[in-house]
Amino acid sequence: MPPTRRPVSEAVFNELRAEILSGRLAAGAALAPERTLSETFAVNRHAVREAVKRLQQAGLVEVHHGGSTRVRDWRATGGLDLLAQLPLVGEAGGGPDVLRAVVEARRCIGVDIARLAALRASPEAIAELRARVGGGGSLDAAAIRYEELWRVLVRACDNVAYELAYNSLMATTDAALPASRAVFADEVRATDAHRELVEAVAGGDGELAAQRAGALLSRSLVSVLEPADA
Amino acid sequence: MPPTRRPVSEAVFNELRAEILSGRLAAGAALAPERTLSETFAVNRHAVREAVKRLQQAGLVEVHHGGSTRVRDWRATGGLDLLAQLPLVGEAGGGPDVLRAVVEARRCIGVDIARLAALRASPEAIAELRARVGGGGSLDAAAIRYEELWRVLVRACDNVAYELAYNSLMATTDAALPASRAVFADEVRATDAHRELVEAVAGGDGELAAQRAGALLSRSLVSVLEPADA
DNA sequence: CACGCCCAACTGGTCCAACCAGGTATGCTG
DNA sequence: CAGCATACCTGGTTGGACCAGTTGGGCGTG
Repeated sequence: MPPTRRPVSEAVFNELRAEILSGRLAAGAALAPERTLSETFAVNRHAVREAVKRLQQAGLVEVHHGGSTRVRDWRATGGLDLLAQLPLVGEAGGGPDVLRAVVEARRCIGVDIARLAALRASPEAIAELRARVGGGGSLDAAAIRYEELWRVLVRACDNVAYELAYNSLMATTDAALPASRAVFADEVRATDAHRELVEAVAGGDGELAAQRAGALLSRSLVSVLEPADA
Repeated sequence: MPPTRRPVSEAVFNELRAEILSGRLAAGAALAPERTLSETFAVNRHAVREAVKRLQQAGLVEVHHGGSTRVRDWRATGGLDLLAQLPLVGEAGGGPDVLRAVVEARRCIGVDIARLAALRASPEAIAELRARVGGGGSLDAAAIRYEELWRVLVRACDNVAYELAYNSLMATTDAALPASRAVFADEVRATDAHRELVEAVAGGDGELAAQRAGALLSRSLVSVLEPADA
């Protein structure tokens, strides 16, 4: 079974993205002309253009009709979606720092999500939350249920920014597997803490929910700061 | 002076994006085939493909070779970058709720940014912060200086997730101009509060910095919750 | 009649070749 | 030397052809 043919334009995209995110193509530098790139990668110019369109959409380059395509300073202009692509570049900017950043940010907005959810959650949402605490199963099964729990919380707090930010952060941890699995294991297994959080939300006590969410999410923060031994 | 020719693929992209974000193209629905789209929009199929590539990169659609291109549930899978594009669709999902969500999220991560910056800021960063407090000038000039101040704070706290999230949030407020200008006016003008925040960061007192940042950022939260009169 | 396989007709992916349109640098002209 | 016309480089768009997976219906077999 052939290992799934990858689109040519995707290969070009990945290559150029790695060049930019790793810093080999510095901010402000000009990308090679499309015709040159198509020659370099031995692909058609359309494939190059599709790759460049994706780079443009990702905020990594800016294209000027007539002029050259230039690399943007992604740390100053890139959106949170970039985060998921950083673990893929081993060198500068990537690596464990990304995972720490994600856990730190997740804890911060998670606390506020819990607080808002306590104030805004509907009875239906609370029922859905209760259905997702506890229960046995493997670590992976628990992780899936736990992630669903947070997704319900995020929707309950009725803030589209948190909802999308949560998606971006989760996409990043998914991209950083299996390292992220180990980091979150302790948090995922803390079933009692899940239940207490949900009950605080159900009780409508925002501060208590925030406090309990903070304690829960801090578990992963601890484990990402002190690298686990083998 | 002709109003700046917009690329054809961008027009197609905007059209399809609006269809999806507004819900007229529901999640799970199939996009029309590329050949049909190119006929509908009266453009070449390559232009359609470039537009679809951007939709794909934005997480709005998933493409299957041989099968049809389908609309994704952007609330469940889209990244924070989408936020900046929501104000553009007037109907469902867009509008003032987006601005409220941004201000809410900004306050949340802003507090943590201030706290971390107090713990991690270098002397050089503190000097840069002090250079960006106070001073006269127009509201716009003050807004620019104030935004730079936050950018320095974000960099100081050494968290790439916060840095990119901040970019996404700012891109959203920029897209929502001029409504966002009115919302942030009070916060921008609070020069004394800026100075106090910076001094708390300079003093390395994380909790004090967090408290002051919370007070400062809450100003905009208040003004977005009670719509200003004309 | 029921089941299963195969092929035809879709879908997206890639290529070639040419030309349009905006920007820049060259170099000629005054 | 200053200023402008132009050739050439850049990305933007088009047309058409063909490759490569998917799907579903029709045909043959049991």
